[in-house]
Amino acid sequence: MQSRTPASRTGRPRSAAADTAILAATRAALVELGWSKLTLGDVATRAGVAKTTLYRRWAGKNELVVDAVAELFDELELPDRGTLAADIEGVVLQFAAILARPEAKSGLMAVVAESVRDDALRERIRASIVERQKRLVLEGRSRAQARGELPPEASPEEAARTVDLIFDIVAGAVVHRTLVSSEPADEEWVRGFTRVLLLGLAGAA
Amino acid sequence: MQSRTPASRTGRPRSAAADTAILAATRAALVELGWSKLTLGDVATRAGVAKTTLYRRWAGKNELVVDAVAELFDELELPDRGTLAADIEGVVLQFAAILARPEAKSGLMAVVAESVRDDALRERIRASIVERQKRLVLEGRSRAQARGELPPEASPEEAARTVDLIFDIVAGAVVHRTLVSSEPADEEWVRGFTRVLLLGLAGAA
Amino acid sequence: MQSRTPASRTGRPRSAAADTAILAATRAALVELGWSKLTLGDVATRAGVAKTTLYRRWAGKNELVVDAVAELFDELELPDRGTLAADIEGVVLQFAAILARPEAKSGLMAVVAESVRDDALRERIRASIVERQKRLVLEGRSRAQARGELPPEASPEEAARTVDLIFDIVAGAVVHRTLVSSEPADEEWVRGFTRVLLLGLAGAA
Amino acid sequence: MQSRTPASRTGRPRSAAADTAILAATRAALVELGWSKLTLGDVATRAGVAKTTLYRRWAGKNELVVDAVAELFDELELPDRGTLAADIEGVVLQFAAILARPEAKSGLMAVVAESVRDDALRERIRASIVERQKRLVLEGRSRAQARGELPPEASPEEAARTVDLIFDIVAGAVVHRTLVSSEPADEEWVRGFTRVLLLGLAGAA
DNA sequence: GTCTAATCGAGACGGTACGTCTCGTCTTCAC
DNA sequence: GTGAAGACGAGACGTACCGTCTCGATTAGAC
Repeated sequence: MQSRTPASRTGRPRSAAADTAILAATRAALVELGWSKLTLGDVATRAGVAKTTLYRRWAGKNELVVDAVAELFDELELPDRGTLAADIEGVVLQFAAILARPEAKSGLMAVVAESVRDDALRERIRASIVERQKRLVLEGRSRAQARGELPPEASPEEAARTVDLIFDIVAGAVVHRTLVSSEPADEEWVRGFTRVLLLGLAGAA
Repeated sequence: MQSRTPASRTGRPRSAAADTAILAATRAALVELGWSKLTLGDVATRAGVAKTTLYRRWAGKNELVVDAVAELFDELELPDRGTLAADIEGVVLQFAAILARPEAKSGLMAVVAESVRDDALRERIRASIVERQKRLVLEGRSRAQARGELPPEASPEEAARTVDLIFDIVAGAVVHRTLVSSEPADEEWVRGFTRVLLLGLAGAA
Repeated sequence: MQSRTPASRTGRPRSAAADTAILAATRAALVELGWSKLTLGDVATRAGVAKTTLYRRWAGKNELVVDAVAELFDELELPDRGTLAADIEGVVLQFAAILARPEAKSGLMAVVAESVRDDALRERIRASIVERQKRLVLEGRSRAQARGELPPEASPEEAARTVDLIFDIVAGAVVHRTLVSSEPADEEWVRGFTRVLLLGLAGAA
Repeated sequence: MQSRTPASRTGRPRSAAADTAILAATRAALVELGWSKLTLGDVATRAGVAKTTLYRRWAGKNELVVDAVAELFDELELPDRGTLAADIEGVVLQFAAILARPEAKSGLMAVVAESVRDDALRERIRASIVERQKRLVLEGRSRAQARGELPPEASPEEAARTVDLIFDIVAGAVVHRTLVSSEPADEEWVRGFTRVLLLGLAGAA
């Protein structure tokens, strides 16, 4: 996760339980306090761990929260519902459900905001959250192509570009709906969104 | 903006120049330091103003930054380029250009993150940024309907719902592209995005 | 004491009460905890003052304790008891009484130890404790000379040298008796010490 | 020294070299860093030893430093120079020379200060430093009595009292001169001090 | 031309969290 | 069983900002 188990062979090994406890405590603190009032000292106390232990493993609040939040998204999956529209609706609803949880809401936008001025942090977010979930788009497209709902892509470059675009549209829309508009991304909204995504503004009307 | 000029009639009036200087100093500090390292003491110093003066006018960092960032979006406009696609491309490019500026990048996501746990702040953001710019969607749709590119909406409720949806999709996609994917929302990307928005995934391929 | 009231005319003035409370709290903490367990955070709490207030006025633990202890010695005086021997016994007993107080015991040797590697601290100790109390030696000698118990000194340099020597002998002996030998410098001991000081080893026997 | 070689017969024996290395490292650290910045972790590193090893042999910083410093004073001796005055001058100069070394300066006063609130430490200091060096006073007096410079003492109690008094005066004066007045206890000063000690204030003038 | 009251600058105030340091203990592996 | 290595819980360090407060010194409108 954060340590690459570098070289040390000797000495007391790091407690694996501490990592788990710290990440859980971080999520609990996000729920109770939100990002800006979350303090590492408090997280350490909640986890039953000394501050030093925490700092030995994470560089700071940002890195810790990225790891704590990233775990939330690993439960996403793409169940086969038979049509592209249904597949999209299903995964978007799952994504919306995760984003509706206060620990995700509180933490995610905050670390994205911090990442504006911190390249390493941005890369960490990208690697542990964004790229990790693009698998869903790839799989959905494969299925749709197998069903004949989407044509095969012209070239690998074009394919990659389209995956990125779709991810930006889907993730962006759900995040904006949830956090900025502050309205629930419920079934009705997801249906409307999916119609526009598949058919376009004109076709959806 | 922030003061409702409550009741006082007598006494020394507040300096109007101070407001301007403070907002400008806030943007400058956002550019140099980013959200998390921006301090109100530093903003006050930059603006040549005492901390007291600043706190007399804004409740805190969040409110100040919302006001400082909101001004950036007022320069958006919807030039008539003849077709819906061209109109959309034009305004999305403008939006992307603003979001590319460091003071917007740094500040916007941060206040959105803060707003998760602060209703008043969320309302302030909605009123002074989101709702204010929905005019662009409304105007674009009117023009498209006048040109016959879009059908008239079925009902006022449906119309409002669609405006919100489009705004979430457009703003969300540009923000995600810019801040999370950290890639430029340049002309090529905007063209691809507009095609999907108008024609849908299938139609765009 | 610690601030030379430099130049500032504007701004909120420093609370004079805080100084008093902090020095008193320092002595109380010395009594309860001793030097090595005394923490500035605790002193601040005892004084009902923020840590920042304390650090704004003193550079650290050493300087604070010097000031807190120095005040103890200001109550020393040289009552006229009629003979040089009686005068010496009187002032030595007073000095011993102060040194017997735990706040003096705990603090004094510790700051002297620190001063070994800190020129500014050594100078502060010298100015606010040592030189300040040499007045007692000077006055005692004047009286003894007026009474004819001591001859007038040969030269000013010789006079200064003798004052320093006497101070080293008197202060050193009392400190060593009290802190190192850890025996009380009571009347009997003071009588013996004074006899040696006045008559020498041979004469005293 | 610190271990009473309790009972263990089996297992790997403790390295004797480690003790020597640790005490030497302690003195080196005292010279470089002084008492307050000396850390046991650093001493262990300097000695090429693990912290565990150090804590197995000494209870803490205080005890370690006492042992490290005590060794310095074992080189004191009382050469027979023919007269009491010359003998005193000789040993006082030796004592001053040791006290002038930074490891003694830094460490001695600090442990004395700590001993104010730590009976075991005070006893350790007394046993390994103070009482050990009183032999010098005893021997000096014997010689002086043999030469007829000092009368035989009236009683054993009186004798012990006088030895303690002289030790407090001599050690106290040299320490005060060196550490508090921060002036060298050089030959000239020692001559003046010895004259007062032998003849008294009046006789010395 | 005062009077009056809210403003302004400056900066000290009580707090809180920071990230670092050292403490003395504990846990592992190697000898 | 000792030794080096190093993680551990604990807690103080000195700093930085927070948002409030107390100052004396402007300012402008009301009288």
